[in-house]
Amino acid sequence: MPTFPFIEKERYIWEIPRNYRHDMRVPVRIYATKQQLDKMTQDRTVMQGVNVATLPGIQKFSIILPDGHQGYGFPIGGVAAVDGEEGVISPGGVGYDINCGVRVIRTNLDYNDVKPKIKELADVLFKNVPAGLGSRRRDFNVTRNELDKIAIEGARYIISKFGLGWDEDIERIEEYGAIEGADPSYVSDTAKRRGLNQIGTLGSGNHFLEIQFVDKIFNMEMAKAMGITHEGQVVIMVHCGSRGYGHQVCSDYLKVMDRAIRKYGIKLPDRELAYAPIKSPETQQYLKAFKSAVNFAFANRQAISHWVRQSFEKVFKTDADKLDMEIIYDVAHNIVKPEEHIVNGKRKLLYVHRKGATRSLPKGHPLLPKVYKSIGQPVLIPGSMGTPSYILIGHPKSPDRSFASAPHGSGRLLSRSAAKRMYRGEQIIRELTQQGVIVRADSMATITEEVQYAYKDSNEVAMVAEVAGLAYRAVRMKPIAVVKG
DNA sequence: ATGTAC
Repeated sequence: MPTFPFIEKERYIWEIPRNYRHDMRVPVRIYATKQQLDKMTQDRTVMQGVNVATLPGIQKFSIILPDGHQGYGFPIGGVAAVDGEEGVISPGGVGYDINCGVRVIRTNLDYNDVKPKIKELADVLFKNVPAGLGSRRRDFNVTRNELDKIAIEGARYIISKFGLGWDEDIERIEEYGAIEGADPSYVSDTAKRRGLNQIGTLGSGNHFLEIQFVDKIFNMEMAKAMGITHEGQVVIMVHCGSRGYGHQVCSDYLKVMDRAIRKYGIKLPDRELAYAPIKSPETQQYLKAFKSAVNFAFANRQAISHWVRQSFEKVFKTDADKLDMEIIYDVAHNIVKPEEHIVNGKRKLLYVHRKGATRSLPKGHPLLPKVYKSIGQPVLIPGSMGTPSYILIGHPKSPDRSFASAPHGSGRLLSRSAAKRMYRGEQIIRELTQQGVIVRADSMATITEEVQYAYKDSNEVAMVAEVAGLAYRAVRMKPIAVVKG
């Protein structure tokens, strides 16, 4: 393993200077405890951060967040902002699961209301929201035309055309449920075919649907702004992305980028880091297809929310609005988008890659919806499989420290294959049941791959985010029931 | 992450 010349700038803030390697354009900055940092040096995470620092047009530093681990080309838990004119876009800087993200829906139910019905609720949710690799909906397929509308109008179309949700949901979704500039004519037929019956499905891997209760409130003012009033309050967390549609878009355009690097004679430190200039036709086409997948994912989480509300209505024999089932927020974890940031005292248009990272806007930011203007943006961090999840709130220092970004999860500790070797699914489910967590899963293999011990401690990740000035801890939740793919 | 693969 290479050793890196880390400089400790402040508590939990480390830098590798730009002169570490001749091709770096900016330093690498890592927000982590010493222990988290050591782990990142033991695989390719830090080296991938160094590679990202070579991207043409990259601004300030290549960032790795405390949940950082190695990914395709870029680290997961990585942020890279590039100049909006002279920069480059890399599909690897977003990842295969375009707009993988998280949504939290609140309820006015208490732990004690839900506990007696938890098995029924888990069964109904497992039935109403298809989970697993290749999962499809039988009761809800869209036409090609509708799919293209979904690509352009995202969650808004799911509500306006199919009535799957409430009008006020839109305000509580990043990009108001649809990013501008999508053009599905740049999405392949294969991607579309794969997407036709996957709206409203959960998928596999680390994706999940959980019933959680609020286990700790760190900041009551922030909690109240989100409609969280007391410990024990029940919320629902949905973690999923753009399914086969987005996956196909990524693989299609990785091939396009491979050709582009030859065409433009680009030298890469790692082939997986393939990119093309923002102004190139290749990038412009990728962005139009990518945005279609972003909107597909917003639509997917919107549709799932509808079937979640319907499941609660069935079990509690009450309307979802009487249960106060409002969305708290919906955030993207894998995305690249234009944003204005201050660099060297000047306001600049940048494209910010967030790969396994959450936007983290501080209070007063113009992009915030009215409900969160005075508090800051909710940053949703999933735990899963028995471990706590968090809601953080954007910190005033985050624009300067991380282009307004915060962690997205706990970060892997063990590879999928290592976890499979070390654990057995039945044993994991038994342990969780003993802890009071009900599990409904499509596949035992996924349970072992996603075992809680395969992930870093989310408490440490959230703590670092707060101390390093990325996001404040507001609320912590623990699961009561987990639906897995 | 994903119909585990040019």
